[in-house]
Amino acid sequence: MPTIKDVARRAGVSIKTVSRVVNKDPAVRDSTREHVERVVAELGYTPDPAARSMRSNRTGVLGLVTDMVTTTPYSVDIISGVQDACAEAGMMMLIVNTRGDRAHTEHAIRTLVERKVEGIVYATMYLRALDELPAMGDLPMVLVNCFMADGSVPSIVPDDYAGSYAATSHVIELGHRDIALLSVNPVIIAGERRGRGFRRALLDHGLTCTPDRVRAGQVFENGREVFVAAEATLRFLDAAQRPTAIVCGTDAIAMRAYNAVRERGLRIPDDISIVGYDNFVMIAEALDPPLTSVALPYYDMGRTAVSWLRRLGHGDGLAEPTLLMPCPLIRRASCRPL
Amino acid sequence: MPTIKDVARRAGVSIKTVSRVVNKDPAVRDSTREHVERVVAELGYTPDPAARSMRSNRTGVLGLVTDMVTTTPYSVDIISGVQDACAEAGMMMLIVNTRGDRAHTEHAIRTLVERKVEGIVYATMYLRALDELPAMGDLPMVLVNCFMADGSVPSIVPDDYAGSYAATSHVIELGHRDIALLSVNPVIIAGERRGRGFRRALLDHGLTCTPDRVRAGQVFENGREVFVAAEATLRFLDAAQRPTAIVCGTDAIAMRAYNAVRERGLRIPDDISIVGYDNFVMIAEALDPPLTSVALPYYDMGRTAVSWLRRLGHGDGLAEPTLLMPCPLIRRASCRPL
DNA sequence: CATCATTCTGATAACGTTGTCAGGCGTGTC
DNA sequence: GACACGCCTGACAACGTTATCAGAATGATG
Repeated sequence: MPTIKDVARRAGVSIKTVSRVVNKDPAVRDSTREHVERVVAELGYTPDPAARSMRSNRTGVLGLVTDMVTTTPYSVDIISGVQDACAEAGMMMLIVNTRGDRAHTEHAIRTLVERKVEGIVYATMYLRALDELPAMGDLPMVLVNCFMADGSVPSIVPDDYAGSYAATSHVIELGHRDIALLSVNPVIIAGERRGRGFRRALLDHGLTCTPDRVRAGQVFENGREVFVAAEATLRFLDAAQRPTAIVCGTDAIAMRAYNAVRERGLRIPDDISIVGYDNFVMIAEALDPPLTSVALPYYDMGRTAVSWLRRLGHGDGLAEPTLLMPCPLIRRASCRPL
Repeated sequence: MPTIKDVARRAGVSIKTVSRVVNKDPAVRDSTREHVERVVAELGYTPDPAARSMRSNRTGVLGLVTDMVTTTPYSVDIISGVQDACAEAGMMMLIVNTRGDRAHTEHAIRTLVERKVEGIVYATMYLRALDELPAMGDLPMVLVNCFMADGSVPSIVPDDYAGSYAATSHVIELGHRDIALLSVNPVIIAGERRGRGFRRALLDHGLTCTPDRVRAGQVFENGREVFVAAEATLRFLDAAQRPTAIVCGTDAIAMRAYNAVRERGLRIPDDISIVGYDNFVMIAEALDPPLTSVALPYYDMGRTAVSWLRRLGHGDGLAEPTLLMPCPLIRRASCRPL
């Protein structure tokens, strides 16, 4: 590996001049710059990041802390988004998994601070509210898919309320009047927001939301999530008057609703329309008929987080302390006009 | 941030002694060591990785290069495995995504080499054979889910042949004699291996494998994968004598087979047994009935890769240049005795 | 041609660590 | 008491870069 000295010697200039050229300092005569650049290319010189960072305290590295994001297929796009944005900015990404527990998280952040990352993206698997964050000096930080209750840290989350509102409105506009909700566990914040979007859409369109039209599709039972979507769907179907459409809290729930609908010998979308949430293509496209679903903009959330971090790193402020990312409705074949 | 000098001054020793204590050099008197350690804890000193790596050329960082692993839910466990193993070894993981193209890959590896990672894990989304690898000096490297045709680089891949053999044998042992294969595109290496395992299991159990019992569940069509599993299944079902079991190349294919079976008004597993591959729990557990499937040991592959890398980094050799990881059969409810 | 401002360049000192090597200090031996 | 030996410690250089600041080269002006 050639060093800056080798380049300087070969080019017949001082190391400082080489440093200037490499760092695009304009105070170098054009002829000198070109000459040095040629030698740099010739020798294949690249500055040593360790030495550079020791002097300048800039490492060109961002940290990504996740609770379990890598262990679930859902939100893995966050990683891709962060990764791609880093690459475009000539930066790298150091990733740490915390398994959601406090000790791991503190250790992870400490390690990243020691390694002098220039900023941290903190991403969670489920949308959740954070009570407190480990100390980390004045390092810029952006939260993805989570937020501080007091709004003290910039945060990027999907607009579950609006997404659910749009999905429900879509079904209403198709002519449906009797619509059921198969909700995510409302303990989960996303579940609560999606539920709210559903209800609001109903109200805004002059429909009423009766309690018997809302059932949980999954619940927590001794620490584990269990799906009860199939049973819940059967109860919808067996009711005196059965709904003509079901809005589902997730695609996984929707998949189970499909099973139940078929068990009763009914057809989708002829007898009943179904909408999902998450746009988990692996499921949505494999279902028969393909599932209309609301997409989570995870990739863009990751990208945006990096761009925010870079802005913060330059000392610039942010227009919005927290951003609600729109969740587009992806129309497939599981809904039809009534 | 306190430096080694601060510790030395406060402890009344030289910086070298502090360095020795921090690096667990045994040539320090116990009383000195304890004293220095106390001061280190007091000041909260941690060595600067940049300075350390500049001197010693060791960074404590491993690189993970993936083609699209982060963009697919399947193999994301590789990341988790690598990550956890790194954390346990006190190392960190620098991750780069190449989108599968050559230029990105070269750039990624070059960047990692410049950053002085101590080894590289190169992981791909689909099992594939690599023709050549970008130059990277003498940096240790381990391939995951891919391999060099000439075996020149240590590699860890799932044993698709044995996995498929086991799945097929399972069905045979359940009494099935007329078994069909809904294969992954055989252009994909995993498809070829799984197909081979299927056929071998049949032969080993004294059954014959007729061409009309093998159909592709997915094909490449102008650059994109398209699923034809549903149609293929219908043709199996509509044959003069219909098979009593179907071995599927992937869970995604199996899910479409479910759809087709239901379309014909048949029941799983009563009328027909089905096995999947990938053990993609999100699908396998959501199907009705839950799908028996072969698991891919991605997490362990990631872990093993790191342990190999560390061994290589210490100059130790490897027992096996390439490792076939067993794929355990996960039994659920989609198969039953005939 | 002298002067001065302007533009460009280089010597040298950091940054925080580890490696080299010399040396201090006990202890045991003759 | 002199000496050798082993154990422990410290002064200083080195790693490859950037920052400081002085100074050289250039060009403009009187």
